[in-house]
Amino acid sequence: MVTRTDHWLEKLKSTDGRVTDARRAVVDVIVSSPRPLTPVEIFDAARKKHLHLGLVSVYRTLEKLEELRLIQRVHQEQGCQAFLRAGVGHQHLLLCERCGQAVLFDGDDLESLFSRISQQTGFEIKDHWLQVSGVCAECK
Amino acid sequence: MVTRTDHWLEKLKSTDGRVTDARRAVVDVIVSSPRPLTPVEIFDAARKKHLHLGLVSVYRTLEKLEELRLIQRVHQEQGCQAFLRAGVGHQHLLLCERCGQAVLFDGDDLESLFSRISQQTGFEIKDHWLQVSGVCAECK
DNA sequence: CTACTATTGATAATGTTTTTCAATTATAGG
DNA sequence: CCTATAATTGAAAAACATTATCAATAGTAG
Ligand SMILES: [Mn+2]
Ligand SMILES: [Mn+2]
Ligand SMILES: [Zn+2]
Ligand SMILES: [Zn+2]
Repeated sequence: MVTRTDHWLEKLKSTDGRVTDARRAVVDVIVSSPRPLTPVEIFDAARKKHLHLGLVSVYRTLEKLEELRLIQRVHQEQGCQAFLRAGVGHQHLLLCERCGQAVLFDGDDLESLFSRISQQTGFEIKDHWLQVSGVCAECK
Repeated sequence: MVTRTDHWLEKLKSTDGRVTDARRAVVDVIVSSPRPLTPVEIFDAARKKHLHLGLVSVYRTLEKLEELRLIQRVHQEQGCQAFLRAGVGHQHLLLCERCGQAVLFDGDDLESLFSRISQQTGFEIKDHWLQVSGVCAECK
């Protein structure tokens, strides 16, 4: 059975990267987390799998994974240094305010909003960024 | 003529705060900036008005102004430590990718999107966050 | 003018991310 | 399997960003 961890490591390998214990541990932690994690959180969790992992390697792996678009940075009030697996295609993030659980959704249609803003401001709209928060079914 | 700077300083005063040269300088810089600024950028600009301003006072003033909801933190790819005057009521941000100019717009209607997401995920939607970027009329 | 207390800036402390570097290790090719 | 090569590692130091401490200063009410 090919896990998502394996898939990510393959992606790394196919871009001149190597598969190491440090990376395996970091990827494993991110892949199996239902919520965004900070570098230190990832470090603490991954150290249980790879004892003398360095925090530097977490940062370096995050950088690689972000380049490969396998993870995304999550912006929150308390700070913006948390990372989460990336969605496929065009998706946005829905976060539970209580437990932090993240869900990716798609199918937003903002075109009419954008064309109106474009007319009013003279801007040519290139990109957008939407994040929704609330309380998940379990936390309600 | 009552400037926006004066208005902000009055707000500060009315919540047990004092009007000082340091604050006047910081507020002036933010109020007259068309784009989000980082603490250090604010520091550099404000120092021209108040020579021996300390960077600490910039941080402290930012904290106060954020509490009073006169400014908002702006999240961007390159980092999330930039601040901008806050909008009135429910508004969202439109940023120019070239010059950084910020425009606040309102009148987004995301209710139907939210009710659909809510049904699909079981979440109770509480809040959302939308930011749009593009190229402004001058930069086109 | 005075008393009171919020605010200041210098300094130190803390926290986060990046750089440097020599040692180690994954991997391709023989 | 062995070897050469270059990517990766972790320790340590450096760089950067933010926050806490504290004695001196200055805004404000009265
Ligand atoms: Mn979208
Ligand atoms: Mn809205
Ligand atoms: Zn929850
Ligand atoms: Zn522009």
